[in-house]
Amino acid sequence: MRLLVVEDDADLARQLTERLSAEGYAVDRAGDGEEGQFLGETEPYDAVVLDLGLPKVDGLSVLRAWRAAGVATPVIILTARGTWSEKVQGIDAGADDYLAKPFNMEELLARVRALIRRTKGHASPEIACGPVVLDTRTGRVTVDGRPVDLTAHEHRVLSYLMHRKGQVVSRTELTEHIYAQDFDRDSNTIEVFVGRLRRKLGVDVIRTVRGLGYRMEEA
Amino acid sequence: MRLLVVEDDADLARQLTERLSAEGYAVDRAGDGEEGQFLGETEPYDAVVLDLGLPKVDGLSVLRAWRAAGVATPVIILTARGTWSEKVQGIDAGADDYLAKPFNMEELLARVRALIRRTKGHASPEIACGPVVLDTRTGRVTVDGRPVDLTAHEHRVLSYLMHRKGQVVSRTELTEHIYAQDFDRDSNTIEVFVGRLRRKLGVDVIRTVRGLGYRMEEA
DNA sequence: TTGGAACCTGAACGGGGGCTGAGCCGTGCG
DNA sequence: CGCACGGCTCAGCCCCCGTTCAGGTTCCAA
Repeated sequence: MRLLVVEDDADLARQLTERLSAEGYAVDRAGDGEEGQFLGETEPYDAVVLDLGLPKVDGLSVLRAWRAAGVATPVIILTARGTWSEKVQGIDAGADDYLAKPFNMEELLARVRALIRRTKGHASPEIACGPVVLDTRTGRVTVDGRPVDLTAHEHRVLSYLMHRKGQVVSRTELTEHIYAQDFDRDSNTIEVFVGRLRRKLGVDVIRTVRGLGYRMEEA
Repeated sequence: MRLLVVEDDADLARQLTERLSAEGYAVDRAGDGEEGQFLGETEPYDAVVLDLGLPKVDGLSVLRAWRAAGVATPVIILTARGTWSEKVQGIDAGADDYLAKPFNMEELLARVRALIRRTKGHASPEIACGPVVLDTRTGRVTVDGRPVDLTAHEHRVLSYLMHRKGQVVSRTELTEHIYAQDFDRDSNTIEVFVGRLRRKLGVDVIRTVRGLGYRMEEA
């Protein structure tokens, strides 16, 4: 999953990026509203963490601009403590969740997970494809209840496929959601990861749709 | 389904063509308004993605020319950010949808899908012909709920037939909508695909109308 | 009934998309 | 410093898929 963090406070931004990366997300960062708005309109993020107090263009304007432009990416806004009016405005402007600063990092992580899950259309925190089960809270993957060890990138690939199970996911789409901003287009890394996943999982749940991409089997 | 992309920015044009092809469309590209207008009037596209800022002839003129010439192909226009007047003029000129640049690729894909569905007269994202069901979002085909594996070209043929269910579709029409610009006319590939489809589907829903073409049964 | 046109189908083939094993490189850790 | 490991690249192989062709079957007109 690929995230955008729009935060001007360098310290907080670093903390967020590090922690979210450690959780296995591909994270892009924007330091002001202008950059944030541009990235949010251009790149296909799975969720955005948006601070409301920003240089150049403030967060609310960014959010409104996105929604006006039809960008439906789920957004969590960060507001200074106690500024209730901001929260309300944020929700009105199309935010999906909000968090008051200073916030608890674990809570943010939980909310991000839940948000991505909801917007991909999964009610439960566990996603299952046949015997393969992904627990979105712990990030743990099991096959028939038996845990499977995956590397960071293997996990990202599988996780994205499972969140979109039943649909064909093209190689380019996978690449875009798995790597942060700079990535190489001409390479077969995706195929390599899929190959390793298939071997590690030991079950035939990742179907290749020749010429189009990959699809996780529904049942 | 066959699409036309009219876009002068080489980078963006390549991105669009690649992605749309990966989604299973046959894509033609025009680099300026003149070429675009010609192709749009000549070839039978199922949808057009039209940039408004173009060399030689600008997008709005192209669109007006098409509509004046009776070309009813659905058109999505791409406008530079914030130029509201262009959007309004675009709609007035006969555009069916518009998107502000920079745009989100996933959103464009969704709009293209929806547009094609609407113009072929289907309200729901699922099209059914008896036991055969096509989900236009996932591209999945089922017979009596049982999924059927199709190759890319088989899928295109079936998809086009189903979008025009109940109507007779000639071999040449099929060929034109399934292949991009350069294709061979003298060949029996269509017959082969129809044959394979009939076998894979296992149901008699594709009727041949001797001398005219094929028809998907309504009920 | 017969001939021919339209259509179907099985087999074969050639190219290219996809898979994989091996090896390289950078990084983190003992 | 060296080792292990994860990420990435590359080359070669395999096999799927699109296409063609030949021969068979069905339909229609005369």
